[in-house]
Amino acid sequence: MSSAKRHTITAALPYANGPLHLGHIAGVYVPADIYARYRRLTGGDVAFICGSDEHGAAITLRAKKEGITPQEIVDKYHGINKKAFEDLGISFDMYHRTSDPMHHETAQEYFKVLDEKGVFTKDTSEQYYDEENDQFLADRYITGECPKCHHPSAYGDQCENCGSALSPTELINPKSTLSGKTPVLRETSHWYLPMERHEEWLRDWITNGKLDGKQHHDPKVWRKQVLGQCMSWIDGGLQPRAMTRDLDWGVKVPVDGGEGKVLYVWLDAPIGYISATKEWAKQTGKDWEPYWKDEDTELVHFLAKDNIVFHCIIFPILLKAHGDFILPQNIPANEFLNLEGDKFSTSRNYAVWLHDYLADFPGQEDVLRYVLCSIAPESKDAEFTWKDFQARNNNELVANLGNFVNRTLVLTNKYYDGIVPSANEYHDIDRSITLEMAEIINTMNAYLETFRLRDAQAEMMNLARLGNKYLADTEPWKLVKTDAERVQTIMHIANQIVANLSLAMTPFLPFTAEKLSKLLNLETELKWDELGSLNLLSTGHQINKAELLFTKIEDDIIEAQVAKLKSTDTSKHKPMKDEISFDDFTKLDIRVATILEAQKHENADKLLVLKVDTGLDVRTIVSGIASYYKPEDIVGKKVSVLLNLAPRKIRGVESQGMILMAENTDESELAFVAPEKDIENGGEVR
RNA sequence: GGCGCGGUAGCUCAGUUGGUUAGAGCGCAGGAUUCAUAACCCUGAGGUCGGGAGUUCAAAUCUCCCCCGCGCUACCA
Repeated sequence: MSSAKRHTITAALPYANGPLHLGHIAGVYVPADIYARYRRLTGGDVAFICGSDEHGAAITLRAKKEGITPQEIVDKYHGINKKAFEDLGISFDMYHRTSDPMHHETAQEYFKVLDEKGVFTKDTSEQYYDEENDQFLADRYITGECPKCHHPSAYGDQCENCGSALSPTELINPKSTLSGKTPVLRETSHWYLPMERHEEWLRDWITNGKLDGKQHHDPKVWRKQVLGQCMSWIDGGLQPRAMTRDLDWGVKVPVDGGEGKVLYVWLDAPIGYISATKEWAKQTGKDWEPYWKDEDTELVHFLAKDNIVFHCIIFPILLKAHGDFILPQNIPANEFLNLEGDKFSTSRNYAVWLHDYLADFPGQEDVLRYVLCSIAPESKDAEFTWKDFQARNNNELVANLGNFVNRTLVLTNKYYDGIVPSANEYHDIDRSITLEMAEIINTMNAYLETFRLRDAQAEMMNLARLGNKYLADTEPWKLVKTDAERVQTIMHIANQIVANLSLAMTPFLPFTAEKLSKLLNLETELKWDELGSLNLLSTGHQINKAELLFTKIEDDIIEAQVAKLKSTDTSKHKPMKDEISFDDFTKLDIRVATILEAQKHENADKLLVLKVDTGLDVRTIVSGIASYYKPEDIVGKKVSVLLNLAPRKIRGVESQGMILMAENTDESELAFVAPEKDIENGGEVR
């Protein structure tokens, strides 16, 4: 059992640029919630902290494209995600947000302290700057020709064609993806965190669990992938990392020379944990400081593997460099969850979204919690399938746990009108049940203490199995005819197991635990240390009529979900282009026209040179359709033409517009887009 | 390319410092049973532990090579 006086438990701040899918939930939020609930049940003083990460270039770029403010984007997703978490029973004490002024103050204050202590170095370098958008460009927002393979559209950090790692200044003919213009090099200076100065203590802290010569934590409990990745970084040589950025959306750099700069998101976001704690303390009249500064506090960060180094190396450096703060006891990072044989993909819309699940499966929040905990990717990537979801619900929750509770409650009502009978003489089997229950509970507790939540939940299920076996072995429905006294004892014990189950399931299945608690007519909340007791329900206690805790999920429901996943998957097709305004649309002048003449382009195999009657005029259009149509076959065809496209010379022939064509994704077919009835030339398409 | 993590029964996963017949849950087969949401309970079949080589009396576990999946690669957030 942890000796910590209080527990500060954080879950990675979701980026407020989109909704949450099951991968996020299984990897971070369900495990964190189980742990937080467990700590509260054991009497721990818990601050369970999370919030929206609302800064960063991706949000500003998206806002620019959609023509709305960054604040509007983050407001939208902060609202959606906050509600989805609540509905799933994720019991955050505070779900804050980094756009809150209080966070800005906290982060700035933190930065100032580090700056005054000389934690940072300042360095000047030349970076690409987009003059039209008036901003420096992150690597990803610069494209150009790859200096190695000469692929025309390599990114500033990498060429996706040949895989070479690049720096933006290596690109030939660099272009800003924001404006399309050529960016210019400008000098800019930034604050850097010289991580190499911290290598020695970090190594000791991570490999030996020692801090300032004292034992801080047990490194054996840390997950392999966490230790492995940290050591990979440290052994690779730590280097200075910029802690500021040239952006206008974020926490402003609060010191001289910081104009036009904001804090790097990975400085900004973890401090979000601290500001969220402050906000929570303010609202509840507590003092936030012990939760971050007292050595009796156990600090734990829940996150997924993509965040490991930031929480295990960079943030600890920042915490230690500040001087007042404690370091995390553990960072139980999870691997990733896959979906039906493929990766979750937000851009492809290949995902099961949490808010969709909650809408499609009302009242079945715990089913999702159970399944996601069962398959939580604690040590390796895991996979969610709808069929597995159905099987776990039907075979485990319904058939095992729900069934045991139901048969016990039904029998108790049938034999004793719902009054818990007395325990008479105990037989050997009764005593061994008590022992087995104690063993299951011990094992479960050991798992919970070491963040093996999947195994812990399995032990909870073993309690239900034990109950089923007990009933099968003792057969009270037979004995009731011959030995009423013995049946009283059996049913007394069966009810105690149900009561234990209702307590043991609380961290995992909070909604069901509450429902069961009502069925058992429990007025006071049970305490975790009462687990294993055969006196949770006293003799003579009145319980309620049985109600089903879980219901079967039929095949058609599952098939519908799988179909939905496939139909919304856009992987086969290109993703939708960025939204445009109606004004943008009306700029296009598309008309019905007739092809008058067609001939092969003299200097190009794939091109036809067409003369078309647009109603307004007869013009020449060059079209890349020669591999699909012979010139003689298309004369006289009605087509749609984009009239007001800027004229362009194509292999020496000026094309004055564009013929609209429809095409299969795999380019197997090409067809003219033409009016279904005979419309006169010059008729508008809109 | 470099580094890290993983590749164990049909499925999802456990396997402590190398040590007797490699485990669990689910699925499957057979049996038993009827209090229970045709659920529960018992029994059983199923694996040359990604492939190859090596160290050892002994390897899923250590070493080397190869294949596959995922992540990180430091100004993507």
